[in-house]
Amino acid sequence: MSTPAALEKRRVILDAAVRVFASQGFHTCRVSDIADEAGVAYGLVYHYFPSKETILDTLFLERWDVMLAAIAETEKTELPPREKLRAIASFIVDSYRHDPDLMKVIIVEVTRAANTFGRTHVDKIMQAYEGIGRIVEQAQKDGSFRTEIDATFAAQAFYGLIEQVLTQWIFSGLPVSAEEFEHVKTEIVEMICGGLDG
Amino acid sequence: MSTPAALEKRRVILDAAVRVFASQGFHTCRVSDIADEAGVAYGLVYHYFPSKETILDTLFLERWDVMLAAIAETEKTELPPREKLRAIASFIVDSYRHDPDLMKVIIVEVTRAANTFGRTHVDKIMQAYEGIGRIVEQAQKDGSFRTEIDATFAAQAFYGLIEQVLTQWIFSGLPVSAEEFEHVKTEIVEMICGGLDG
DNA sequence: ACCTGGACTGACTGACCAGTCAATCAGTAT
DNA sequence: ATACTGATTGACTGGTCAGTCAGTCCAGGT
Repeated sequence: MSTPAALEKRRVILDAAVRVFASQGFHTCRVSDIADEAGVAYGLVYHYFPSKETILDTLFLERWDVMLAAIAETEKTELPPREKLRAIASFIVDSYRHDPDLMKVIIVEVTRAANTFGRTHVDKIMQAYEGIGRIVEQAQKDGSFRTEIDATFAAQAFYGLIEQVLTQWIFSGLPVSAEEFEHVKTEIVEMICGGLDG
Repeated sequence: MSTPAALEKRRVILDAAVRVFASQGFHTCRVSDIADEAGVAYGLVYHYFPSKETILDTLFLERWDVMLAAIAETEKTELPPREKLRAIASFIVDSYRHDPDLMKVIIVEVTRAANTFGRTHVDKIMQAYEGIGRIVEQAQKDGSFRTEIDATFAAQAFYGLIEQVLTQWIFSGLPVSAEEFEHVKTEIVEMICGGLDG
């Protein structure tokens, strides 16, 4: 369990699971599909993980903790509010850019299952909202943002828009160009901060 | 199949399915749960529906068609753009208000899971975006909305925000007050049209 | 009275699959 | 060499569940 070689096998299984979950879905795939994809015996999966669900949990928590750290990091900076939001939007968009399969699994499989699975996930998801909400709240205090809109609500709008964009990409199945990634980051911030009014 | 009594039984099964899907999830529940909830023999479910999935499809299509009609109706009116968006937001929020279980099923099991199912659903979902997009586009043409933001993108933001709000309610499991329903409608429009800038 | 066809029943089947476990293998310490 | 430890294997088990089907019930027609 603790030798480098063993940890590497664990990773191989996790990476294979990402590919399998992304292409077949968590409920539809078999554990043997993961083992096959990883080039590993069926039983070895259970040597490293107590259950199929734990594999999904692990993938989600691993990635989400990185995101929470990125949000916390952004909160600490002295950037203007708009730039803070841009940094977070960038991080999430780039996460998709770097590993679309993993983001697909997290968005499609965890969000959907969040009501059935343990409350841990809902809490984690909430923590992201709260971080964004605090950024908006502070911007309202220093006068950068108007106070008519509830900060928590704004955080929902911001995160909801990003998730919607990723969902769109996921379901379209089309590759996204480098320019489009960058353009969307700008559009997200412009939409949330500037609104539609002419 | 065509007598009034028979159609009513079909409805009883559909309504029971909404409750069961909402509380247990589509993948987790058994067909026997639906039959029990409907107070009907197991086999009768298969008399009216060829498969478990068809029941979910039926529920989704029934409701989504009503929503598409509502969007089309709004498009035709002479209301100012802001009011058109408000009408659509109202319709969706009120759909949740009237039958939260059904909206939960549609959002959690279909909208957010559209990749695993047939392409029909993706098309239907897109049609909603397109309708909203056309409203934004026209508002940009007559100068009510600025043209810096892509209309399709704005439609995504608008729909994404609404879905996010409903998702929040769904996962919280808490009842929502009449005031809150109304307040949210205003906040949605204010957020999308006015933005956060002070 | 009998016939017909749709509504309705629920026991049963066949397939599927998560998770187990007894056995084998490979590295390393003694 | 020997013994120990953890990695690795894959056949097997037990349970679950979607969908089937052989048959009953009933209403309305003849």
